[in-house]
Amino acid sequence: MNEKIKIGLVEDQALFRTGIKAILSSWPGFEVVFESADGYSVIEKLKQGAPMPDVMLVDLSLPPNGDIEYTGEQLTVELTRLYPDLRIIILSVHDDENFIARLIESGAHGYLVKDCDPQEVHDAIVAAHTKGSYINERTLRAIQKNMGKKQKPIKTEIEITKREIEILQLTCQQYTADEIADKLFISVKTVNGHRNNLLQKTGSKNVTGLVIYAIKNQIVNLA
Amino acid sequence: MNEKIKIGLVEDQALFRTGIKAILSSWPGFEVVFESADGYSVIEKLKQGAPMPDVMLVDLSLPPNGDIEYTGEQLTVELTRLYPDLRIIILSVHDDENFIARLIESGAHGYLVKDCDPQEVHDAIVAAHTKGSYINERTLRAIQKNMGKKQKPIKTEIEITKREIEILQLTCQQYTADEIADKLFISVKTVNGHRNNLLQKTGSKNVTGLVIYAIKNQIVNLA
DNA sequence: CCAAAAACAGGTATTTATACCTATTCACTA
DNA sequence: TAGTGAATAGGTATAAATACCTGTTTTTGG
Repeated sequence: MNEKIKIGLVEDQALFRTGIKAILSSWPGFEVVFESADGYSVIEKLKQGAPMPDVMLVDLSLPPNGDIEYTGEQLTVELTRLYPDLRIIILSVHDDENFIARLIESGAHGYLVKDCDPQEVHDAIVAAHTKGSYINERTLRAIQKNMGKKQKPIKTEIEITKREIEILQLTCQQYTADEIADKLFISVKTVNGHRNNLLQKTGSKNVTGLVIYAIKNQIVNLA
Repeated sequence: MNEKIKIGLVEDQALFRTGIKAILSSWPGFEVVFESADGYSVIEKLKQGAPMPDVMLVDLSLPPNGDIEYTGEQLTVELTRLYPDLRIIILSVHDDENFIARLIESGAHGYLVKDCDPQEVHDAIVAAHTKGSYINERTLRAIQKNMGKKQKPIKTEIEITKREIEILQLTCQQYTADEIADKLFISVKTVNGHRNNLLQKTGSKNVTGLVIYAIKNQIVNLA
């Protein structure tokens, strides 16, 4: 009577993916029916009739497929929109509260750090499948703190806009404000405006801080 | 007649460690006899009579144990010194040639990037155990380039000095050249001199490039 | 539709960073 | 011991970034 829980894996590192798969397969009641190495191809494969999992484990640090950048966050948003029944559990190396809260807000049904116990993965998958979500203490705290922030009119949260992310990414590619202005067909003044906002929002002193922030928050890829 | 190859795992992420272990255990002829989550405890455990593996898989991004920082590189140096018969295979997310060459020079018998095929891990362990080392094409290229550099009197190689690393680390902490000069009790001119050398050596255009370089080459910690 | 936020653009001024030089001292080593 | 590289320090420029302002247009959400 107990059907197996169908699991999907989205993880770029083949070794880690195989490892997780081996762990999952060693448990009864679990079945890996879907695998992908990048975010973009996930949607493609599912549209083309790939088996639909019950629970999708998504690695956050996804590499771009060709020119198309597709982060774990974008994938989460897209998946929840297209397949509301699909449960999504995020796997990430990041333990930042704002980061966790952001992903949950994007629609994820659970958030696990990559150095967690394998048993927790088991529990998370079962909980996500049967109860709809798996919120551990860490995640709960992150959500609560962030909820609190949203309720207050005080602007303590950092929310970075799309354009700011663009400028940040180009900045990390060693482009000067002038070059970025040329690339985006906007004025240098505007670029500097965005940069100043970024310095404020991230609490950085200079570009150095911006680069560190961008890497920590996976706004840029180190690859 | 075929004894199992005894394998040691040094990897901080429990999930990844379990995954690797599951993969290794699924192959006949392999046996995981040693596990550790950080570099410092490896030496401790071995000294206290933990089973000595034939091949040790070492993750490069090891976390500090308490106050003691122990990188994969340091561990490699120490292990080869204490146990010359032990074969060491590095597991890393970094694909930088200088980085690879540095580790091989430190005594590693093989270097694998974390997104490699599981089969390659298999081959690497076997090769390291039977032939003493596993040098794939990527590693070979890295070594050759670096050897070539060392032989030529031409200054194409990047070798960063201690002082430059200091300046680089402080730069990554958002200190300006002035502040660094104060901290190190040297002239701003000197700091700028070091920075200019760093820009040249790393092929960077500005501090942004330096920060990225520092993170990629683990000269600074993101934690 | 209205209000807020985001993106845009400008000015002025100062601080930092970078480019390109030279030159000295010190430690190591071939 | 002669030579090398590292670390030190200086000068002179220019380029770039940062700090503060002001404002308009466009987009977005309630």
